[in-house]
Amino acid sequence: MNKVLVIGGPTAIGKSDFAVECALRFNGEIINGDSQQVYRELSIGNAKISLDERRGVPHHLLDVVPYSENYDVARFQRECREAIHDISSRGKLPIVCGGTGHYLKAALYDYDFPEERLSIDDPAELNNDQLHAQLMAQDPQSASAIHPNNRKRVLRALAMAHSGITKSERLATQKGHPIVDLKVIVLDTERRVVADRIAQRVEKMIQNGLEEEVRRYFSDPKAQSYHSFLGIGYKEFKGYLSGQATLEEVKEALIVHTRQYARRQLTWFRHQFDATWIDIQDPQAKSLAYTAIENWLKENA
RNA sequence: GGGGAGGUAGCGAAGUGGCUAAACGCGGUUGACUGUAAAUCAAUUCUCUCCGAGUUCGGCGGUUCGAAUCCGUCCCUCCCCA
Repeated sequence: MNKVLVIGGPTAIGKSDFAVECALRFNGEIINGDSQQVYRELSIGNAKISLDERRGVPHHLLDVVPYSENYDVARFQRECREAIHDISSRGKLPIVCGGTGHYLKAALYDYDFPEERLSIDDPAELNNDQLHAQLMAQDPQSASAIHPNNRKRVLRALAMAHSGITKSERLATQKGHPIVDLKVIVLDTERRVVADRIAQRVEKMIQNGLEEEVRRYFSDPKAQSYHSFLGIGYKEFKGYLSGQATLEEVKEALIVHTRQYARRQLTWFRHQFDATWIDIQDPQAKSLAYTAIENWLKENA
């Protein structure tokens, strides 16, 4: 099995820099594991690592599609696995760096999506409970695992049921195991410190010209339907662009949303991965991480 | 100095005698997560170890079987006129 190192953790914790250091130290290449950083034109709001900061380390899956194109997990799964193959075959260590838990899990575990993209029209005449009742009739197992109010999920499970293989049938064929020799390092620290870092980063984004970046690509209301506009850093400008909010309000929203996102990321890493947690405030943080990685690299080497 | 408005949980804001530990929103916390995932959704949020109990609605005092809601008084904030 290919060895794959994952650097995870909440936004603004310093994943990108640390991944570069790991790449330099362990002869690796980096694969972006962040759902929004795949969009080419959008850099400031997504806190993309600069060319200088990459220090010559190759970065994959960064800037792979134009912001007008909608990327998704299944595609990430495919491309990430290809990149892992490619890097490993050249004798280097693939390092996936990013905070999108769902993307990481889909690529690194035995997730198996349907061949074709399934979709279903949202029947506006049905309310959440009625829709959920439909799913209960077709795939009771999935229905009981999805809250009726989570209409998106209910619809998706219904689409799968209509395709012939229900969601629960599909999940039953998967073991939920990693398909690579995985090592997950999660960077974290006290909540307050993370919050401070986030506030500082938002400040910096504004200084670096976030507003211009947003105006340039999303002034046209049509562009606001792109998935890339869903990212924190962009969607908050909606009211501002239409003159209904001040820049100060946008900034506040940016900070709050990012903080909330960081919390959800932590929940994901806590429960979905078996990881080695490193407190970045620990003076020995780096050496602890390096030791953990070295030991893992020696296993089955 | 005169006139007016108001002080409710971390914040905003309902409530104007019992059904109120107090709607709702925000924020916080916890969690779910298999093709929008930086998305979507759920639970929880005065204190105490569950039932249950104990303290809350600017302070103090009073009326009442019962008060965030009525009365008195004091403190504070805002607006208008001087």
